[in-house]
Amino acid sequence: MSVYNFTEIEKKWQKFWKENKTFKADIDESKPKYYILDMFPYPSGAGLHVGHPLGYIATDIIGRFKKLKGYNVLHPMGFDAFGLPAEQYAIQTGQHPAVTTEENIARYKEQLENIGFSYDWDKEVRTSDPDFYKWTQWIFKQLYNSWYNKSTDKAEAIEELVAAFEKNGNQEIKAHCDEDTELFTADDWKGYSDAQKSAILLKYRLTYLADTVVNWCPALGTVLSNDEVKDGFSERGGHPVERKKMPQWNMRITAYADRLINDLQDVDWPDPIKEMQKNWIGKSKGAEVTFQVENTAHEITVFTTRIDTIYGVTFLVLAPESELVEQIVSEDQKEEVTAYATKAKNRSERERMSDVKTVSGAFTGAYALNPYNQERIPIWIADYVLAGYGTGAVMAVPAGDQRDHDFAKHFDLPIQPIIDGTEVDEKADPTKEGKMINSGILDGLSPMEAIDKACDYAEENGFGKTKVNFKIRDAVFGRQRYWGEPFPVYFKDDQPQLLADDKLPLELPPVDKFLPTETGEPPLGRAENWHTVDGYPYEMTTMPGWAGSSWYFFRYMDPANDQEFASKEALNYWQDVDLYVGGSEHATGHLLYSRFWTKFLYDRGLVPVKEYAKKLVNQGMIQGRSSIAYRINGTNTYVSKGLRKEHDTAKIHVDVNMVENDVLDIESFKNWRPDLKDAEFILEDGKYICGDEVEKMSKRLYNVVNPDDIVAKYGADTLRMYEMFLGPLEQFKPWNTHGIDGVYKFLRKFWSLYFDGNNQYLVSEEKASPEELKILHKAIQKVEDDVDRLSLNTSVSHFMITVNELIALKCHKKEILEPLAILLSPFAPHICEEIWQIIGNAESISKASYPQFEQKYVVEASHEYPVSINGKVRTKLSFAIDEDKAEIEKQVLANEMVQKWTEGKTPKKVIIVPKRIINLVV
RNA sequence: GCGGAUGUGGCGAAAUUGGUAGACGCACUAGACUUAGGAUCUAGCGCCGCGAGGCAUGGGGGUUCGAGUCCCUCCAUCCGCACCA
Repeated sequence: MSVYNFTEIEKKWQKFWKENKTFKADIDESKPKYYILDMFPYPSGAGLHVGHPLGYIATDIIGRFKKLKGYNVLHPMGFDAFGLPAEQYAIQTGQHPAVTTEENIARYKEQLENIGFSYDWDKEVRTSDPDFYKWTQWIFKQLYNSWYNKSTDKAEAIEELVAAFEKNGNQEIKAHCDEDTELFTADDWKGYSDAQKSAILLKYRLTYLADTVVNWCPALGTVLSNDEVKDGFSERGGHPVERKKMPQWNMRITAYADRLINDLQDVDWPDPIKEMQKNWIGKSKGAEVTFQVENTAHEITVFTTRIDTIYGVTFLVLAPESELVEQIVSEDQKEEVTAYATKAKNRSERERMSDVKTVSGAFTGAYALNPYNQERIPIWIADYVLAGYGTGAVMAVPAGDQRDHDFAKHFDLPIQPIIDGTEVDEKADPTKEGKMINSGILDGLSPMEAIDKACDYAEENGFGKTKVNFKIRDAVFGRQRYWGEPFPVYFKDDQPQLLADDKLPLELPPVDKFLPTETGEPPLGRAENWHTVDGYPYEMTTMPGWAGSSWYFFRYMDPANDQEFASKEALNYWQDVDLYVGGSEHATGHLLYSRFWTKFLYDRGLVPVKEYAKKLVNQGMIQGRSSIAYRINGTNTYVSKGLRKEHDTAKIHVDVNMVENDVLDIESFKNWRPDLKDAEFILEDGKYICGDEVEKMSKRLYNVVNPDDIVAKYGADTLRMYEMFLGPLEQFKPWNTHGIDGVYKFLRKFWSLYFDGNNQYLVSEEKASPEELKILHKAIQKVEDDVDRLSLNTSVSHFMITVNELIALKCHKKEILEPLAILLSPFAPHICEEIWQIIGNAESISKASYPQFEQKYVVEASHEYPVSINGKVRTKLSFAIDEDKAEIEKQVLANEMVQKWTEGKTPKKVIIVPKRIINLVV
């Protein structure tokens, strides 16, 4: 076996690529562009694990392929460097997050370089770099200075709105703005104070301050996500958490709801992602109906998609946090209602959502009148109604909605059947089938007809209207944290003011601690000079993690530019991402926000595209495969997997690096921790066999596999090919090193086509045989096809088949092996570069041109058709390529074999599926 | 509860439009070569059965000459979530 010294080869070529800037991607109008992008990583302290490079390797292969095919490829990498873990670490250690982030990035880069990616590192971006976040702040300013004009259906400059106000007030303006915006005339506007004007404009701006309900933890002095709240207490520390309204920066993403749905048809994204985004935006057509509260001036407006069921309403339900509750509650119910509301307010939305089994609520003692029939219906509060959705009030129809039904059953409220022939005592009937009964003016109609009639009736009588409702809410954009982009905002007379462009970037100030202040202000409240020169206070919250990631793909086009976020020239050349690879967990987060920002930038003429990524592929996560040892309870004795059933054991995670093929290295285990020094073992067949569990790859579970170790042992080319060989890119799969030998063996075999056991060059100039050419061209065709479909695992398999076939033929001919090296180079670039050079080529293989396959070597002169008799395939027959069905049928029936199988009977039916099969039914 | 996905040998998997299920690789078995290697080569390898043959793509049903693939239904696992009226 020949010597394939991967370490030496890989070092050499990585150095070559770096020094020669082989993958520099600059504007080149003579070539078509191809922009391929990975979701950039958050540089965590744990370093890169083998799961991270999966998508990166796939994009690297595609990128190198495109380069061979003559495209100008932009394949950049950067870091999503703001985030909570660095801040938590800073809180614990006092180390500035910038320092730890810097160290982590250095480590990530080193690890990435080991794998031989074709990145243009000159294009690197980091969201936490002031040169980068200067532009995040700048885009924030543009959002602030924009409003959404519904008449033109796009974002426009706020100055235009002000001009319109001065001319005509806001009467004629159709804008996406706060619901409570009042009408005013031009004269009104001119009479307002600056602060009043400022407050009104805030209701129109695409980013604005609004009171938002958050999970506030007074003890930690911070806002928690739903995740971090368990039963009304913080997950860390167990401190009480309350739902509290705080002024927060929001993004008016709702203005774009329709366009975000509609434009999905223009992008080649996976259907599940499109589906998730559509559901998240949640457009629904329905009606708003206003109920009068009995004996008061109060009204309750509800939104419903099933206005046809209006006569089945037997109670109304308000969200417990609704302001109306206090105003309508009767004296004798006050205590109960307040107690319930307090309890409900302190549950996170997530908890309220998952807890469907417990029916809870309280009667307010008040009644409303159904505007259709003046029926008196009780008003309840319940935590299954959310304040943030729709109007925060629901009309309950137990006959038509299961949740309302459960509620009615539990509190013994009436259930009024409204569709003929349905049985609603036990279960609601949510279908829209049948004829309406007990429904006044709607009787006898189908539900669909009833919806129209009920809407018309409500509109005529002024107590309701049709309405399109969206589930999506404006996105909260502020965080009470340190390690994020500061807002370019200060406050004058309590009204936000923007910092001038020449003051950007507004850099994060030093602070003594990364915790909130004693008075509950965010960490930036600790900064000494966190005021403008005039003494006005700066905004103290920072932007969320998704701020930088919402536009970073444009920055890669021109990352060093300090005049613009990217030059017009670069934006026009690179346009958009041709292929974006990343996890589906970002479906309703990053992937939606970045579409929103792109549309905004497009509206304001700042980018030339409406969508930033033509095609998206979701790579599956590589999970960890944890190794488990079984400790017998109460002892320090560990029992092998096969024998564990005989004992009462506890599962202990052991470091996967001490385990090979499930066999535990007992010595390393004993030295792992002091308490294991005296561990005893019950073995099977003299070995300790570990169990395994598929879990997230994480430091905590000791199942992290570092790609560096794999590279050291097998080489980067093997790692790259093995990660692809592991299975389809989109699939979730556990990391398992078991099969890597097969890929390693393949690369050694590949090497042995070119060199003998003493590394003597074997390749000859001899002319290739048709058989050899066929093998090569089949491989070119197959690999090209697979790469197009991103089915990289099957192309690796095909390389293996190809090499095996060439070895069987003892083929060492340049005519075959040179194109083969080009073909393989995107997958295993180092080994192919080396071969390419030894074959006698001066430049990098990335400058080679991609071999074309020739049809004549691949396609057969005739097709072989399997012939089946009564569904069972019995034989194969060859026919000419020219497929005349009648001709084929004649030939089939005349065939000796067929006659034998059908025992001479004439088939009742002959089915010919072109290119597939001929089926006879006897 | 809602939304999304997945389910094929001992294992990772393949099967591109419905057409001979299990390519390729791992593991395993047997053999060859061997101044023993975690090397290389050759053969075997879904399950049951001596065999002919039968059974097999999570379970059940359906469409079809023909289903891993399409439809219905149930089960299991994973991911996301803002109970979406």
